[in-house]
Amino acid sequence: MGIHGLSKVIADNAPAALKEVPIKACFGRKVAVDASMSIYQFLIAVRQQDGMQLTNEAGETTSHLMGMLYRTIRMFENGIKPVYVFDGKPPDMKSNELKKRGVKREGAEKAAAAAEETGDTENFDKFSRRTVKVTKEHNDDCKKLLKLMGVPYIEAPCEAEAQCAILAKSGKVYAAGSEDMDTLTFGTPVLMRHLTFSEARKMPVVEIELAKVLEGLEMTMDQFIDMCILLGCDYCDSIKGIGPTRAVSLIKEHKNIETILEKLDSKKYPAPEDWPYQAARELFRAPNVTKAEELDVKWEAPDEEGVVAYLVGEKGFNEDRVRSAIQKLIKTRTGTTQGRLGDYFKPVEKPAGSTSAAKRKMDAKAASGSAKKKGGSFMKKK
DNA sequence: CCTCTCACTGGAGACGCG
DNA sequence: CCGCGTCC
DNA sequence: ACGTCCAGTGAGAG
Repeated sequence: MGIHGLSKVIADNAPAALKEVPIKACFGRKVAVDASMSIYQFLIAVRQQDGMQLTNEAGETTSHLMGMLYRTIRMFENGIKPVYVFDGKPPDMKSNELKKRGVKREGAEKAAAAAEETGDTENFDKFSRRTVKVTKEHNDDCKKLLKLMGVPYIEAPCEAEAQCAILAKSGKVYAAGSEDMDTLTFGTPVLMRHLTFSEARKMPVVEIELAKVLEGLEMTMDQFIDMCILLGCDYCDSIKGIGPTRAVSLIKEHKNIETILEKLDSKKYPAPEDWPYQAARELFRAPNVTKAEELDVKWEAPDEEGVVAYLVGEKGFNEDRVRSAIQKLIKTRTGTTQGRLGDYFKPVEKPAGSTSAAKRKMDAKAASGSAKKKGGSFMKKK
């Protein structure tokens, strides 16, 4: 669930931290991506008309492999080298949150089963998407595919987002590529959003720079973490009646949650009972991660025959499609390491030249520029 | 009237053809 | 440049 | 053996 409302807080209070980056300027960048989150999205989205996932003849789901294969290749075509990070064991503090989600999913499972029985495809589709769960098999399938593709992956001991942040902090990758704002709370210096579908949807990549977030909010990192806890994180409740506006001003005035609890009118804004905000804070400050020095992150040549044997032989993919996909990977991969290594740390944003690609980018940018900037409204979710 | 919170909802991938 | 069906 | 996250809506409190 990330940090509740953080993206709006940043947009309102630290706009300078946000930068729209043409996808071209991302060429050569290495990025850490939360694998489980990607798989989850594929399992939800990659379906056929009847709401069923794609499967091979044996009935094994293939939606996640399809998504992983093509999205990864698309990133490579743009010169972006992903390293996938898999979740480990969730922290104990998350168990309350997880229990809530489990109960919800059970309800959805029942509703989906009922809809299936009565032949209500619309409702079956709707509810079955809410029953999606990434299993060990899904993860293992994707690890096998990535290995064959020559794309590195890491198994995090705990939260993938925290591991992504460490990789970026250490310089092993340029940024964490995620939609999940708590990657910033875990301390990634740069967060890249809308990375995966920027080309397909003409949505610009947005970079969020942590240093500028802190500058704009006039907070230290510790104050920022406390603010995130007040906004609402996965690890503990927040104070009822304190939303984005009050969270920002309370931290600015009192600097930390301890002082806020002293000064705040506890009749009006009672803190949750047995509120483990200090433990949550500790999870953000010092998360359980593997040290970056111990990790080996290398992109290798894809094993075309291996990929074909797996996807075509075992999973029923179309051979021509798989081979041409791998060819794209091989072509862009060698192109990347040969020519472009030089400009890989310069994020320069420039007006762009005269290529058709550049022109398309500018059009997309202009369109999105007029459609957005609408900062007044209030948005809420659950 | 304005500001804010909360609850509920829907939609979400990538490709290629016409 | 789209809308929409197909991928497995 | 878990797991989203945004954006739009409306109701209600202060």
